[in-house]
Amino acid sequence: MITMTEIARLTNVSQPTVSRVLNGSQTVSPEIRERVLACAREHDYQLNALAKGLQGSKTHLLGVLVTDISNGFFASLAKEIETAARKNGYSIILFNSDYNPRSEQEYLDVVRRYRADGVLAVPIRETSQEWQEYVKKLDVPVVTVTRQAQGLDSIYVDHVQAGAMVAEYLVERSFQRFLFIGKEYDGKYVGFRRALDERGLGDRTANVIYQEDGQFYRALQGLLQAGRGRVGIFAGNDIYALRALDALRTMEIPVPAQAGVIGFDNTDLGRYLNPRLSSVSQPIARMAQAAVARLLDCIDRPGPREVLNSPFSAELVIREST
Amino acid sequence: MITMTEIARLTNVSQPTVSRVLNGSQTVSPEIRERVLACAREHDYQLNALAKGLQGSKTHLLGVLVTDISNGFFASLAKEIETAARKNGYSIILFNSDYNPRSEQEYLDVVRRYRADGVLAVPIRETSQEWQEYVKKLDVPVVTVTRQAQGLDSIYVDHVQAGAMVAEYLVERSFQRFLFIGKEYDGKYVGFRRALDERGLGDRTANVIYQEDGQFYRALQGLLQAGRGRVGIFAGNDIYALRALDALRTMEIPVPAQAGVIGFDNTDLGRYLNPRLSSVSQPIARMAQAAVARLLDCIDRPGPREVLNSPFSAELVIREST
DNA sequence: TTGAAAGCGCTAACAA
DNA sequence: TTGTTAGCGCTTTCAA
Repeated sequence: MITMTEIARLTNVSQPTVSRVLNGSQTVSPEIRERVLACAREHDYQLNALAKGLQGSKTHLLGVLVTDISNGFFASLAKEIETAARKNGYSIILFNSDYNPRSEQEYLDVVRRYRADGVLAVPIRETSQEWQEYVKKLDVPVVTVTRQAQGLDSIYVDHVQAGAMVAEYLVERSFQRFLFIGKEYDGKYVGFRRALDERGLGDRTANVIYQEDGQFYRALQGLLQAGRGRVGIFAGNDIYALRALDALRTMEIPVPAQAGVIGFDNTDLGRYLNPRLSSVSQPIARMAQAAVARLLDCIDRPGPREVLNSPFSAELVIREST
Repeated sequence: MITMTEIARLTNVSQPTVSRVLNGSQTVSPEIRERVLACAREHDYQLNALAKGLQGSKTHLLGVLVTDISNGFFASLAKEIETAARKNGYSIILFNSDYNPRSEQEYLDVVRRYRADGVLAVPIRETSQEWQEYVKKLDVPVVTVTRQAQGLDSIYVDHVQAGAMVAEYLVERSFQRFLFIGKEYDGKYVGFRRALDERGLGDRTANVIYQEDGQFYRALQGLLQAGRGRVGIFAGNDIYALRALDALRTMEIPVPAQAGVIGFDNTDLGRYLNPRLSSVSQPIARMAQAAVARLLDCIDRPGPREVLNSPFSAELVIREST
């Protein structure tokens, strides 16, 4: 691939002059500019981003870390981030942690190796000590997306609040027993549980960590046998919701008559399911844009600033499943 | 961030010696090795990949270009590629073309700028002149994934053959009229159509390009009114299939009694749909691994070789929707 | 076994 | 307006 030095030789100017032309400096005579540009075009010149980055200026690389890109929600998030970044001349290095903290840490090292200008991350456990430490060690700005990490720039939907909102809604719709599918430490469960407790419904609430179908069946069955009344199931994400719906069908429990299901993320598929899935919608595009904007601002104008804590509001999208 | 030169200063050795130690050279005395390694650990040294790449050796960066990462199939593909690449010490620069050829070309320029060692791509139109040309201009190896590009390394499922397989299956299941959802030039349609033509069923076959729901409803309605007999719908991907299923439900057409739907890609969601979706399964993980292996081989041992044309076989996964 | 020197392609300071 | 020089952090000769 042709270099500036080579172009300089071909056009009889110095290499820095070529640099000036190619970077749009106005202090170059028109004739030289034309000559250099013509030569660059002719040989299909492409800047060597490594050399530019090495030189100390920005690399125009952003690290993007998600837990699982094969989850439609994160795939959409990554897409929106990539689009927003590209608009600003940045490219994306992508990484999947697969919910494995070791992988997560390894990736932050990769980010450092390539001297990425910043990182957008969905941490595995945003509240953990490790995450905070890794981020501190990184000497580039990091914005946490879709999660709230104490003391770090975070752009997210308040999961605790969303969980409470779902609880309220389910109670209103006269569901009488409650099941959350997901991890205990999930903010959604915390808020869900708390709201139910406040209504004296805590003893009618359970949670189950979805690992395999059989286990979920058993948990659901247990709950059903433990008493009577419509069961409201709050799934930690739409994928769990889809599986819950399937389990209910298998068990021949009518939805939403006897059991209702509400998902989280409001991914595209929910609109087309049978029954159509109620879900909690997060403003993916807006969050992605805000995250990229914040990150680029930190990159462009370094220096201390207040920690950004930017909760977006979630929205209940009610369809047929509740 | 600490550099080799800095470590050299701190440990009283020359910078190249630090390089030797950090690269595991055996020609360094144990004491120096220890001293250097200790210092590197202490200061949390990370190689500057830009400097290394600039120096002429490999960048250990792979470009990955997909049409739409928010499609579950490509998300899974990207995930498998990323995993395989990381196992070999490579990182991924990700790009979405969004089916826009301009974006596609722009990305190949980004790949050149960062001096990526190779590219894995799902081209928009693998048969187009432009794609062939862009790839030729790139001076790094490119492997086309999930599509067959003439004259370029390709790892794919034979769409024409898969389409024919679907046609055969639908005929066997006594569907009598046929609809393909997707682009006319799609290999799947070509094979589907041809197989149907060969059976004298061509005049009972139609295709529709899914743009919006209303249009699909009309097309389906048109086909239904045009005659009688069960309609077999072959959707170009599982997302279209999901929508087709939804449309049929809206129109109160029983599935699979009066109309059947078979998707493509066999994404995770199909297993849980109501009715469970029949679909054509592509071996994503195996294709991703083969593609990465081929690409790394081309990178590690440059030089002319025969074009790789590696079709994987698709598999019919039959569930309730047909 | 170690060090000195050169150079990858670029930007930035300074000089002319 | 243009050129000269230096240097980013590394690998790769070549010499000692």
